[in-house]
Amino acid sequence: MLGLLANGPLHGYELKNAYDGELVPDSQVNYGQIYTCLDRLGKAGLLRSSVVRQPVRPDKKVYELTDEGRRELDTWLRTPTRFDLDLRNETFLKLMLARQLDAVDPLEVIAVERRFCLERLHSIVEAKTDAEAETDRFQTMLILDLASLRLEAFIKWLDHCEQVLDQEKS
Amino acid sequence: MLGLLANGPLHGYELKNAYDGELVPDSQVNYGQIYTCLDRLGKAGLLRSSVVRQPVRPDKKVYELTDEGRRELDTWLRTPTRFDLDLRNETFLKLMLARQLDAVDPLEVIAVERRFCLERLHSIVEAKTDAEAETDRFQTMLILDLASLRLEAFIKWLDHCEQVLDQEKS
DNA sequence: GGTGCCATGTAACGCGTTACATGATTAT
DNA sequence: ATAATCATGTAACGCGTTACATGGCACC
Repeated sequence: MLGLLANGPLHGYELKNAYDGELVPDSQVNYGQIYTCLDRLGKAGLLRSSVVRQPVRPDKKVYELTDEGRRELDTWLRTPTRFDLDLRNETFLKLMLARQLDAVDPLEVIAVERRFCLERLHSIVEAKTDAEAETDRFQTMLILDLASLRLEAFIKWLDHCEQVLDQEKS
Repeated sequence: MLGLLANGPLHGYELKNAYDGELVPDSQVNYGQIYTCLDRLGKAGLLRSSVVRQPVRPDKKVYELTDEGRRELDTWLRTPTRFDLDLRNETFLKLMLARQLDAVDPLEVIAVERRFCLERLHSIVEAKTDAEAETDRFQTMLILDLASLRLEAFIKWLDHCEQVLDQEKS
């Protein structure tokens, strides 16, 4: 939100459209979330709003950054994104539980996950060729590139888990 | 929760300890979450509870899977984990906003993120050597392996973003 | 007398998701 | 007529996080 407001004041409706159209590919945020979020940011002192009367169209509420909001945005942009160890990774949990339960073979869990990942990878490659034609292709491509790199890494991890479990067995 | 109960009934306290000790490395779940979760699972019909009176120690409430709970667990274990496109990836948002804002150089954003990732990668390697001594080293190692693969993939993506942004500039 | 283990919970708060409510204008 | 666009919100629900509340026993 702060980032979208940095180039000038906007009202909720425009923010929603800017968010969906320019920033996040394929998104359709609910207005409710936009307005509650703007409310919170206002209470936090990061932006201020003013009502603009329009004779013909409905009145609108224009939001603009405060100095504090501008600072907050700036430090956010300059601060590295935190990286969480994925301690409760769902596949990991399945693997651990299958291992100690012997109702389901952990190697079967891995096989299913890998099959699914490969399918996803395939559909992402397709999505990439489709995306060539789109208007927001820049964003879409980067997101799809990220997704395929993540999938490849995950498949590598599954392979590794398979090895480890095999060793453990013998 | 269902997985932990599959080998036999447990009460909340034991579940918490099993979760923290055997399943998720380094976790310290709040009891509150355990009990509210058990409540929800009970309402969903996946488990049932019975109070066991203990003369000396405080009474305890033992939870066990229902048939439906057992089925649910089984299908969960056999179903591939969903994979989300990370449409609102924080670094991606920073990059897109920096690109259109010209207050912060997107290449600088990438540089900061990469530096941070490399540091994290380094600390994970350290954590791995430390983990050799631990009791739950099996779990910890796999989680750390996942983390380092994820980080490497992310760094690759950052490199790729850099290239794309460079091309766009010229 | 204090620390730690055994054992169960409630309450408050944040935030995301979904659905619902309202009402005017403009284009087909 | 009716669908789309402009414009703003509220309400309900789920779930995670943190903090708080209670009370007995065992061990040092």
